[in-house]
Amino acid sequence: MDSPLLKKLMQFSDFSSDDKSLINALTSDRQRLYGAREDIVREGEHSADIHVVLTGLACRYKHLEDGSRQIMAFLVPGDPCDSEIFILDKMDHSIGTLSPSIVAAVSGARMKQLLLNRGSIALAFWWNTLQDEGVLRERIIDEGRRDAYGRIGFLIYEIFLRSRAFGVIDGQTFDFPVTQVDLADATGLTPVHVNRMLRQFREENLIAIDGKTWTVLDPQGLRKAVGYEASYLHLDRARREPYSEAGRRVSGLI
Amino acid sequence: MDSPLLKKLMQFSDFSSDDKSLINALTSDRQRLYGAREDIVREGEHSADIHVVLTGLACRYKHLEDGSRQIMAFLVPGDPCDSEIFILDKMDHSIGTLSPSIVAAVSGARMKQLLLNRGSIALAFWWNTLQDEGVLRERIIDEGRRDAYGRIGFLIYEIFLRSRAFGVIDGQTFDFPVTQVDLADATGLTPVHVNRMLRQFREENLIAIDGKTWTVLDPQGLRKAVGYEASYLHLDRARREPYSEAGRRVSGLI
DNA sequence: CGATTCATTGACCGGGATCAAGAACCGTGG
DNA sequence: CCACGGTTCTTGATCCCGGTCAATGAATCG
Repeated sequence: MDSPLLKKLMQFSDFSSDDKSLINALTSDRQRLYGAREDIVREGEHSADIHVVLTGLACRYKHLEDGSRQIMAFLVPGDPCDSEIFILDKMDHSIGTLSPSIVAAVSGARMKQLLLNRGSIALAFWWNTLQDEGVLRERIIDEGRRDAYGRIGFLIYEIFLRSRAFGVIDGQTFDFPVTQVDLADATGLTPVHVNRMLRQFREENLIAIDGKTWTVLDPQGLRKAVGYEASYLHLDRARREPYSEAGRRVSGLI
Repeated sequence: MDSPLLKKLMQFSDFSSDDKSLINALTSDRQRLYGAREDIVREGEHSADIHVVLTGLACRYKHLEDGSRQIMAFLVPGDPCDSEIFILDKMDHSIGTLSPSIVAAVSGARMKQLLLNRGSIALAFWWNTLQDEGVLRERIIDEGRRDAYGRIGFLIYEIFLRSRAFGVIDGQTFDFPVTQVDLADATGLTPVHVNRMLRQFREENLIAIDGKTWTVLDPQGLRKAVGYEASYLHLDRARREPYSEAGRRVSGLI
């Protein structure tokens, strides 16, 4: 049975069965169940381990001096959390769960040894990070250039696609265990305004929310409404494409 | 003579002299001089090469459907531009110069072959990307939680630090060949408001601008004014100190 | 020198923040 | 089962930061 980590990395490379076993072995022991809203790694800490989310939903976040919080990324099964330990003495942000999650710890030393000897796997980890970078860049565009309606809708649509990619639930319904405060922290808006935008999406019959269960009633409509550009996810580009979402592009000059 | 790329990667690893030669060789031929405001890679293109900035200043940017532009990152000497070619059919954003720059092209196939055989080098490239990610995360915080004054000041201070790290000019004066429109595109503000903020910084005697030459008159004051938190740069953390003339440290971030 | 880009400043407007107050929804213990 | 205290959600009223529109210099360039 392929681990979520292997599934993720297989987006990028064909692995030998040797490689596959090695990757699977990484997260096979030292698994731990975290509750909802528990920290996996905290800012300022240094851990000798890298953590990998196997089930559930987690996020990267940071508390600022003024008490506000910024969520910088959501982490889904297969995502390594804190590869930064290789280059940093201390984490410059925290990782916390949003829902109960199983997380594996991998010794940094072991990982490093593996990557030094297996260029193929090192390459896959690099490429995975490159993909993450794409998501971060899209978030920058999101915050820099979209209005509140677009930002919220964009976020919903992205989570919808990623959830579907993991087959979390079928069809248009998926689990998204966040509060409106979390959404505000992720989009740079206030909770009050998040609420207003959600109401609008509901009134437009684009989405429905029941507790932590969300439904995208009209995927195409939502996509249009927020001008979603899926190409950056490259779900249709990865060698083995788990799910496809046709991308459009625009090009231009400076 | 170490290439900018090698200098950058040496932040992360000790290399054998073999490795060093291999890295230096990557960017030693196929160098090309670009003028100011020229595209190195354009969104939608697929190139078989990876480009590495050797001198000058470049940026990642993207045009949106509505015609606006977002600058997502600045690229300084030693930065690989488009490693994404390994995982994407087409670039999802463009890379363009801001000042005249020398850029080297590296065959993707050659690079891949090298990384497969040299885990140590593959690891360094991965870590370099991890560092870039940290910078992107900081930008997300910037856009999500800071006001216009803080954003502009933050950007100036960051460029100031990085320029000093590269020893571009001495003391508090450095070259920053951007227009106010560029700054607006990088911060998600309008050019008009950028201008107002710059005026404010000038009136507070924190900075002076003469053409493309900027001076931070009061580094501590600027830092205080914008609540700069340098820790994410980890200038004091990087394993080694490649630019180790006293007091100077590292490298290309943003 | 026109012509084009870039910087600057003023007047006005609007999206989203802020403040405030209920309402609905918990998990907990009696 | 209900009573409760604490989150979370919801909605209205008001304010202000930064966007928009517009006009004028200033600098750069064929």
